[in-house]
Amino acid sequence: MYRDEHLSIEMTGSVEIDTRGLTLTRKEFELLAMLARNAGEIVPRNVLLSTVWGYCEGTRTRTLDVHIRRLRRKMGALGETYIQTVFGIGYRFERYRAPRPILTFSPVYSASA
Amino acid sequence: MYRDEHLSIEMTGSVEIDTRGLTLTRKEFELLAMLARNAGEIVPRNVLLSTVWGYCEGTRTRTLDVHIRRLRRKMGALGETYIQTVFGIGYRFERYRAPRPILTFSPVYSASA
DNA sequence: GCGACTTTTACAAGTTTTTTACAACTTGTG
DNA sequence: CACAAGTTGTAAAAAACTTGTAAAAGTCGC
Repeated sequence: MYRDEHLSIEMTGSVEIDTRGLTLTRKEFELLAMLARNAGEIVPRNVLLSTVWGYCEGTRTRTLDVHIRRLRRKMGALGETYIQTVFGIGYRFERYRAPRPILTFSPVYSASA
Repeated sequence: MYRDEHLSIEMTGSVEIDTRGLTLTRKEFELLAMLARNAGEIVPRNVLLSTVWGYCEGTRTRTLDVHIRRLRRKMGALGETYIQTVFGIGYRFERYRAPRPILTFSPVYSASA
């Protein structure tokens, strides 16, 4: 369902990060799945609350925040990287991007390429 | 049908654990068989209740739990090892894994291998 | 009816989810 | 910049839910 260098999320509910299996609860998994399905896009709070929780618009609750926190924590060092908060709107799952080496010269292509 | 170092489950209904024969009732056997057929996978409660019992979705009953318990008990020390509960979802039959010795050296392969 | 098996009941124990309360942060305005 | 208003982070308590367990009650075939 989602897979990159560090993280894999299976539809079956199993999640691995850096070969370490995460044990997520149902809600935690559904939340992560919802975000990952929309990787790169902002998912507004009210959308998460309605799809994952079935809450209707305008329900005042901190449940979402608490679940986000627990997800991030279980994901360890990469938690904040994968799950970004978009102030005043919602959250966004960001795909892992391998850090590029910083080029001090403009790249030169070898003849073999 | 299933066989490992400690446990064997025959389609005929006979089950042995560490050379000791278990006498399971029909429901107990069907439940174990259903789990073992899906070894390594989570089998949700409602799937077990519908395939083994023929109950339709949403039936509230503790029968499954009681049968799981009796199975585990009859299996003795390995009961909890083989039959794992996945909270909020169902149960999973886990294959026996021989404990690996901890390597203090990196393994060296002999010429005979 | 008896015996073996299955299901229900009732409560204990364990796990997850939600709420609460407050701290920390972001944003807009003068 | 300082402030206020609103939003999110966090820890811990409370509530809700799920599973474990023992024992009683129910079912079925002989």
